[in-house]
Amino acid sequence: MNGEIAAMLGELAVLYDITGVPFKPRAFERASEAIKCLGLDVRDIYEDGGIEALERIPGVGKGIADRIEEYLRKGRIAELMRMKKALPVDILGITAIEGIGPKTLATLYRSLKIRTIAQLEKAARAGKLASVRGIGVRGQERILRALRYLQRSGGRALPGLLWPQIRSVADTISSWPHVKQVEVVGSFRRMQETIGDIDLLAVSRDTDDTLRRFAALPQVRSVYKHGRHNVLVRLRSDIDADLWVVPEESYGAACIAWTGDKAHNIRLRSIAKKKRCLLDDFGLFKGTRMIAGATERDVYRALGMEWIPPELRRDDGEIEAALEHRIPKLIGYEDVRGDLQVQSDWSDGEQSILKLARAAEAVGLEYIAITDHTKSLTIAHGLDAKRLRKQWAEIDRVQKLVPRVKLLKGSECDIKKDGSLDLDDATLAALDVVGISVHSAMDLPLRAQTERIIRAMEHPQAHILFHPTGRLLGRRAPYPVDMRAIIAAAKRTKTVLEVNADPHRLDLMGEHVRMALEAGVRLAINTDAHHGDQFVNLRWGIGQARRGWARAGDVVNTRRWRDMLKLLK
DNA sequence: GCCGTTTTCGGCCCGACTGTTTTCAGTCG
Repeated sequence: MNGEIAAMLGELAVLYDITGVPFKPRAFERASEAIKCLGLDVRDIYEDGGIEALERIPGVGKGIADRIEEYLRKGRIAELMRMKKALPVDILGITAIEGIGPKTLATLYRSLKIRTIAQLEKAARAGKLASVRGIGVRGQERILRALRYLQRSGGRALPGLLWPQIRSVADTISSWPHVKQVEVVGSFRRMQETIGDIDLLAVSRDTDDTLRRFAALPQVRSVYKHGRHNVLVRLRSDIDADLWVVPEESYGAACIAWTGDKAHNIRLRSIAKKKRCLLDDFGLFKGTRMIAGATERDVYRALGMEWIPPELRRDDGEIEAALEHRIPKLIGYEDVRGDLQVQSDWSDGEQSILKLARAAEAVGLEYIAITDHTKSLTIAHGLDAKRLRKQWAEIDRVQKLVPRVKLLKGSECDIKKDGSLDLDDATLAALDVVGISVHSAMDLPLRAQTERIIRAMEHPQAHILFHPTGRLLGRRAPYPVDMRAIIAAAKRTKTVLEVNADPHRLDLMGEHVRMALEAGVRLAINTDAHHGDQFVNLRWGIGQARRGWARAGDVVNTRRWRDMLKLLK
């Protein structure tokens, strides 16, 4: 429901933009973003609290609340239908193409009757866009390039998969002469689930030299733009990378500007303006005098705020918290001591328990739980109680060989369609760590799916709900489930909720993490590793938890293993 | 249309880049 409503408000924003009316587009855009990121379902909010409750959503006032109510009651918004009649096109699809905004969208329809991405592509291939005012031959090429990119990658990449490459580029830049500092900024620094491009920022004593070297990197396939301060390239891995070189005294202000997000920057710049200052990419200025800019901390301090971790920057309460100096100390990237979801080659993992234990030791983990799948998941060669008991003997054997990593006996126990668990109670009771998860019947209706999962959580031996929504980024949507009810059940049954650190999952999502913590529910951050190389993925789960304002104390596996076990029911 | 350390009217971030622009409109982050 939230997705539909956010989409319609987004369409209205574009349509108002075309009419040229000031400020209204931005208001609809803001409301659309707010609803997209909302942890609760708009329909529930409306049914619980009526139109007044809708107006309490940030960015939603009387006008937009009325439109949401209209949609919830009648299934449509008359104003949107009317406006779309005049411009019956795939508004969000076409404006998602890099370089095409509201005005161009309207021009394309009026001059060439282009309604869909497919029609746009056809026209571009036929060379018809070149004659459209404001596009031209080069614009046509740019659009074709953007279309190819969208089709190949869905437009977004997973930061966890790009990390080795991003790090190698950043390390290379920092090794060059003249370069004093390098930072990966943009959505990557904010630990967003997906990123559209890679933004890099550097300080160099020789800008030209640094930019030339960047353009000549072996990872670079083509150079789009070589300007005086930046170079924009397409990497061989099919993602754009943009390097900006800024003066040292502007580094902090540039970091803030390029890290974003947009809404966060807008708030900061308004706050600066209220202090009769100007904040831009180069510094905070009073008249012509720069009063801050070299570091992020300087800029935030000059605005009367404490420094804000990048993961929180989205204008979702962090600015108010920073003004009142009550930003919590978030869980650190080194704070997780153990991993509570690891699959071995006893089910669908790729490595033996011994190899996993050695890999865990190598990355400094204090403990891991071996949590192979159970028998219902035949495709993964899941374990029954008999094989599980054999596995315990193997775990005991390996424990003697790798004494520095505590090996816990666990299971990723299937939740069956009726909410019962895939192992008998006696076996479950003998395990150290029982994770439960859904791998079948993912298309149950919302109510049935929610009840099924809650029934499983009520089992006295069900310690952790693994990957609670089942989504796979870019491949599978979350199954329909009432997260508010799941979170309430987690509190009631003392079930821990997992933040799965697999770059494809990142499940719970940030907003659900925040809801869970507000409800007093504990988290576990696990890699779901099927290979020892994947323990490093903890970083992505920790980033996700930080986006939900998690502190170390909220996460059970920041404890030593004995203390951690005491927190499981 | 939204919102309040300029609080119920009067503001709303800001600069860079691009194209065909001879002074500006559109897009982006």
